[in-house]
Order: sequence, then structure tokens, then C-alpha cells
Amino acid sequence: MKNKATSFERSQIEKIKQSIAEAINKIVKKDIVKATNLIYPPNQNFGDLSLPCFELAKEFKKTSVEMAEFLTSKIKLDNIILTTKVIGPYLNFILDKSKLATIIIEEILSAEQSYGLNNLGNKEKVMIEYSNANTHKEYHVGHLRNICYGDAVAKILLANGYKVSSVSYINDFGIHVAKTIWAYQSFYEKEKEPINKGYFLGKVYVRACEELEKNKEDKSAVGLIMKNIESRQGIDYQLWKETRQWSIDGFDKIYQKLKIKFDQIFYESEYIDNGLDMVVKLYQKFFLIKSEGAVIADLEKFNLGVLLFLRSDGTALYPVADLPLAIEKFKKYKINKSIYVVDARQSLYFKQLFKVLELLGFKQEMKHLSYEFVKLPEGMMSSRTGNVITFDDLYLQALEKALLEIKKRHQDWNDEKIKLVAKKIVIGVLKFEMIKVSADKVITFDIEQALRFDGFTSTYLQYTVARINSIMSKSKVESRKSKKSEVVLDNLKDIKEHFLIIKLAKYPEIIKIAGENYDPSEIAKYLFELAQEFNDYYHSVQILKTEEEIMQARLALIMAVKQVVMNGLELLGIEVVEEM
RNA sequence: GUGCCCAUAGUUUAAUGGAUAGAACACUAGCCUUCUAAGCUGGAUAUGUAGGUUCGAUUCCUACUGGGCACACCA
Repeated sequence: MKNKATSFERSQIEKIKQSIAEAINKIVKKDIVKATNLIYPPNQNFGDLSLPCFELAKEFKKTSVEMAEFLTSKIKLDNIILTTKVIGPYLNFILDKSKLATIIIEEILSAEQSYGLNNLGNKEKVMIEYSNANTHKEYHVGHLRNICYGDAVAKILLANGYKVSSVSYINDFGIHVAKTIWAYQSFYEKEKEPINKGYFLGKVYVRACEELEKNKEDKSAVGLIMKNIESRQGIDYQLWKETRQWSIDGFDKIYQKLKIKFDQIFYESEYIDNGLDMVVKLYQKFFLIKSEGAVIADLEKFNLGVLLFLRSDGTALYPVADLPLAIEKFKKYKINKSIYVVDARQSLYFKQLFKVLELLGFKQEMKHLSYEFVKLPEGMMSSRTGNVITFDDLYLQALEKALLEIKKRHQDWNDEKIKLVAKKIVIGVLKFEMIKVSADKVITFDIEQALRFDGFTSTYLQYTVARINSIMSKSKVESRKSKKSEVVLDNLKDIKEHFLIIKLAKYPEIIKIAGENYDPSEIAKYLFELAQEFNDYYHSVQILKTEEEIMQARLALIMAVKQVVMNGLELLGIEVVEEM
């Protein structure tokens, strides 16, 4: 327990930064330098930490080079700062390698899973909504980007000390549902039930759109079905209930494969009636008005256009159900912050929705966490035309490829083991692919490119851990004779060991940056760089075949690397494998 | 028409206004009788155009070009 508590404080490297900042402030007799002003030099030969002197120089009317030289002549070295070095306008600090190694590795190995966690969120209650799919439609790579991004952000916020609940909001009540049911009744009802019913419904929806395009007069039949569903009785309603469940079961299977859990799933059908009542009340209060036959919120004076609630025929549009749900989040779940992970095309809509909530008196923080969509090389995805890559198809294709790759390498493994490892590799690859680029970049999903198992992928990270595991298990055989329990970490003298340690030390700061910016790609990039550093080290240094004390120190170092890679992957929702 | 996003190597991309623009893929030359070659080492190639702010701009501002998206009855 004690370990947990200490790991929530400032990390060791942040303490070192803080002490340097204080030392500088003492020299200039002004509280001007902050710990965060200390950066990591771009070239590791320059030093371990660096203070750019531009702003200080301005403050004290010197050139930045003079400033750096002034500071280096005055600074008192403490036990961890070995020396300073001025390079142009930068004051660089060189740390005591052995001491740093000891501090950092002990920090990691004692904190274990909690290394890197912090308390910035101060237990604030955040609800994050993602994976807002439609029933009766396909679940495709676009949804995959959403769920991977949303889930990683949720985990990162948790690591930053927020109280997070993950929720999903399923649209099970729109006109698309009636279309799918119509096509099902017209073309598929006599067929025997398919195995993957959710997937099947997606195909039925595509058929529905094609058929309705050809025969416009069938639209009235669809309208009738919609009315029947809304009346909540009769055959169409029963069929709606049944097929809705097919989709929901399909989503559950996908969530299970992805190992993603929601605390709560909301359905449009459960909020729509409530929402219609609310619209009536708001209309009576003149908050909503009639315009061109439709019921709208006029937001022109906020430069947000108009938001439609009801069509001229009286049927409901999106905000009707969204509004009561948003309010329930504040009132019933008592959250401080409401986050919606929805793609950038809906940013105007969310500005409108948030403005309406604000006008209704809700002061809590609302955030639309937007990201760009996923398209295919041949163009936009569309569930209507079926120009999509469904999750199920993608998963199977990826799994097949992974199975092949594993069989190639491990002829002695049984099928069960191969399958287990393949699944973890595949889920990792898909998740990592979705979050490794920044959210404001459109992803053109190239399946060949995405299903690679080398380079900047999660497989590279899993492989790194598998390598470390392999060394660890061999070390148990070879070091049996050793009875020494005390590991002396200042045996780590190789420069590559030092670089690795600096990298490891940065991890807690990466968690903060990722949290502040809602940006899982920070972690992906960091882990990849760490793994690159490790693999370079691995190839240039012998870990097992060396003196006992050095070996023990190196084993501690690679254990620390493994711990950090695992902690980071955990935040991305990616599992590691023992061997691969 | 108005607003939002994007533009970096052949491709996919990285860089709170700071040190030599960093990777991955592809291409290419090497490295498995040393701990897993899903790995490592070496090699060529990049900031759309024109201004501005700044000691310093890939980053900020303006205009332009190109691409994408959203703007009243889709969700």
C-alpha cells in the first residue's frame, strides 16, 4: 500500500527537475523557472536535462548565451547533478548515472503497475461516451477507431486520477431500423437464421437501401413499420425487439473480443418519450419555436444556426433523445464533466447541443472529443451502400494472418496456444493502428498496411516483452547458484543503459501529457521509442553472459522496461503475450 | 456562400515557438554455432505558395493553392 501512495506523488525525475528549478530561482532571486521548463535535450550527448535560457535572458536583459554562462558559474551541484555544460543558449545538466539508475529502477520496481499514475484529476467524476453505434447496421472500422480512441482516453483519465465511467449510447430507434425490418420481412424472413445475426442485419440494411432506391413506393411501407414500432405493439414491434437484440448481442461479442467494458449502455428508445415530453414543455416556454413547420431551437444569435428537434410531420430528430440523456448524466449520475467521443463531422451539432444545455442552466463541463473519420482507399465508407470494412470481416482476416505467422515460427505449439497468442496480437494491432496517429488526421484504412506485424505496431512492443520474458526465464536457470539478494544498480555503466533509464524516467510525464491532451498517441509513440531503445541495447550488450553483479543489475533494468511497456500497453487496452 | 479540419521523404506519419526536421513502410547493403531475425546496423529522399510577427517559425497571423467535412426536416 505504501508503494501505491508514494507513486502518486511527483515522480523521481520530476523531483530532480523541481530541485534544479529551485536552485536557479535562488540564483536569480526570483520565482521564475518551473520544473516543466526543464526539457530533455534532443541529442542525448548534450546532457540529461536542459534549461533553455531565452526567457530568463529577456527578463534579466542579457543575451541567452550570457545567461547560460552566468548560471553555470553560480549553480551549486548537489548529489545527483554531476556537472553542467553550456551549449549556446542552453544550460545542460549531466546527472550521476549510477545514482539515477538506482533511483529510477527502484521507483519502477516498487511501484509496479502503479508506476506512472498520478492524482491530477482529483477524483473528479467524468463520464465518457463512445462506441455510439446504430442497431440494425454494420459495425465497421469507423466504429473501431471510435471505440479504441474512447477506451484509451478513459483509461488514461483514470490513470490521471479521475473517476471515470465509460458509457455507450446506442441508436436503436431511427428510420434505419424500420428500413432493415422492412427488407428482412420482404426478402429474408423465410431463410433460416444466420449464425452471426448482428452482422447479418448489417447486410440486410444495405439490401434495404438498394431496394428502396429502386422502388421509391416501398417507402410508405417503411413509414408504416416505423409507426408500428413507435406504437410499441404488434408484429413489427415484436420483430424490432427481437432483431434489436441481435445487434446488441453482436456488439457485445465485439466488445468481448476487444476486452472493452462499459459501465452503462443507454438506448435511444429509452429516452425518446421523455424527450418528446421535454420538447412540448420547452415549446410552451417559448424556448423552442416553430419555423417552416418544424420545431427548432434558434441559435442564430450565437452564430450556431438552428437546431431541429421535430420535423414538420412531428417526428423526432436526434436532439430529442440526446437532451434528456445529457441532463440525466448531470442529475442522476452527478458528473462534473461530460465527454462525447464522436467524429468531427458532428462538431457543429455538439456546439448546438451544449449551447442548449447551457441555456437551460447546466454549468458543468461538456466536451466533444472529436476525431477525424476513417475512409477507404476507394472513398468514403457508407453503411448504406455497404462500402465498409466490417469489424467481423477485418477481425477474421487479421486472425488468419496472425495464425499463419505464428505457425511459421512455432511448429511445436498446439492449436490452442497459437490461437490464444494470435488473438492478443490481432486485437493489439487493430487498437494500436487506430490510436497511433493524431485524432485530427483522416485515416485512409489500407488493410494491407494495417495488418502488418512489424515496424511501428503493437506487435513490436509485445515482441519486446516476449524477449524480456525469455531472458528472465533463462536467467533463473543460470543464476541459481547465486545467493546474493542485494542488487547493486550502479553496475549499470553502459551509455545505452543510461539512455534507457532516462527514457523510463519520462513515463510519468507522458501519462500527464496524454491526459491533458486526451491523446493516447503520446503513449503509443513513447512506448515505441522505449522499445527501440531496448532492442538497440539488447543487440549491443550481453545480459546473461557477464559477471554476476552486472547481470543482476541488467536483469533489474530489463524488468523495469517490461513493467513500463506493460503499464503503457494497459492504458491502450493491449495485452502482452508470454512468448511469441 | 459561411464555418471547421488537413497539407512534411515514393507511401503512412512525428516534432508546448528552440539545438542536426524524428520514425515506420517500401527500396538497398550487411548481421542468426551470443540471451526470440515479428529483431539489429548502414544508405538516398521531405516542411504546398507568397507575405508578416519573432533573436529564432514545420509550429503563430494574413492571403492564396490543393484536398476533406459541416451548415433546416440525414443520423
